[in-house]
Amino acid sequence: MTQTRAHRRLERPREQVLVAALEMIADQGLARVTMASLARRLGTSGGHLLYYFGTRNHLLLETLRWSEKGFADQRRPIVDSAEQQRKNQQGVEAMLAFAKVYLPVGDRDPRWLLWLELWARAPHDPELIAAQHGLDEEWHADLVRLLSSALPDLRDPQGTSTRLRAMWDGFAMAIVTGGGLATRGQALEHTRSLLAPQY
Amino acid sequence: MTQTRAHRRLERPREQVLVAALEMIADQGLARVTMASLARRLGTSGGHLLYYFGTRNHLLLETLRWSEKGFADQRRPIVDSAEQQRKNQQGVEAMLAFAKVYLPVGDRDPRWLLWLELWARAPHDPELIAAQHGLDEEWHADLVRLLSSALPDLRDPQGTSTRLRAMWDGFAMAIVTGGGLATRGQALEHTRSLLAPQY
DNA sequence: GCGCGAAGTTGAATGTCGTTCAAACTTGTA
DNA sequence: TACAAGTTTGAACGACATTCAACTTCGCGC
Repeated sequence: MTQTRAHRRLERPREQVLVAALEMIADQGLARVTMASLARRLGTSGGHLLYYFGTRNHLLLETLRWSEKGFADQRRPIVDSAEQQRKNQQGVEAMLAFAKVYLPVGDRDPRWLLWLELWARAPHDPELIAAQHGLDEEWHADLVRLLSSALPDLRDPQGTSTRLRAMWDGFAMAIVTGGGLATRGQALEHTRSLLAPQY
Repeated sequence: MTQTRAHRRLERPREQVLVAALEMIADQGLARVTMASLARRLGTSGGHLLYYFGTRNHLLLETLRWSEKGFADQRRPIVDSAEQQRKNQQGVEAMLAFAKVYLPVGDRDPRWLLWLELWARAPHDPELIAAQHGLDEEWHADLVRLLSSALPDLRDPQGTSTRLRAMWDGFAMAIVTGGGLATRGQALEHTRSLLAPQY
């Protein structure tokens, strides 16, 4: 099969490209990841990358998707373990563990730099909007499951998930744009506050 | 004075450029606002715009600043009126009025399209980071004043302001990237929920 | 082995940008 | 009226993403 042959030789190199892209984004910023520079780093040509990915935007979107796949694997055990416990004494702690996966590791977090780029380009672009929805939806589904089991007294898990993710997105942006506007630690503390408000 | 003469002839045309930029952003998107197309619309040349604004990024940043100035005028009466009332029965309503100024009017809101662009470009760029901080700080200061007077029982106005703005940023992004991921009305309802949580 | 079609790969060409800059043009003023 | 300072233009430049025609490699049936 042509498909088989193509894919046999493709899978690994494809990952190599995505890994290299993430690394370059992390230490040089998105703007400096050009077709030419990325190709040079991989010992190939810019035209070749476009042969596989079609456009630079597709390549970056693939990179984000691949990155997100890894984070899906990280959050799943948190959700699963919360669902298996009957009495959940550590509900808020499970939430914080989930938040730690969601939030950027620091400024320069390549995954979040890609998110900011996606947000900026998505308006007026149906394909990017759809991609954004898809990725968001996965987080939402898992977060609702976690909220339902970790904090079963919560009135509206759906709405709380939406509020939490909106706030996390805001903090993630602040963390990743840098300048100390917000830190990961502060974002986690604010998560605690939002979940256990006392006026 | 050279300065005087230059500015006498500059003030109005400068505003015309910013208005035209906002209009073009609203109906064509940021990417299609090029030096050449913006200049053509204004009956001038691309080189001329750069003579005044230095770079495209500066022009866009000026546009955002000028846009924000208008919104500062809109939120001030809300804060002032809340501070003048002793007993604040309508505390939450004042907050929603403030949120209505903060949030985008719809997708295509040019101010928020500029914010998304700023977020995407700010990492690795000290000047943009500083600009972002400055604008954020103004919203924060007014919001803390409003929270202190509109909801005086609130334990931590500073922290609540930070959480609210983070959430609003997240919703604003979702509204402006479009596709119905979030609406202005939903964002306002979530604001109500965050301020008056009941588990 | 051999040949042949399909897939992979390259780098030069193309078009669109933002930006630079030397030249031409205005304006205020002495 | 002349001159210096400020303004305006558009051609030229460099950096891009993207296209594409040519070339190479690969897999497979004979």
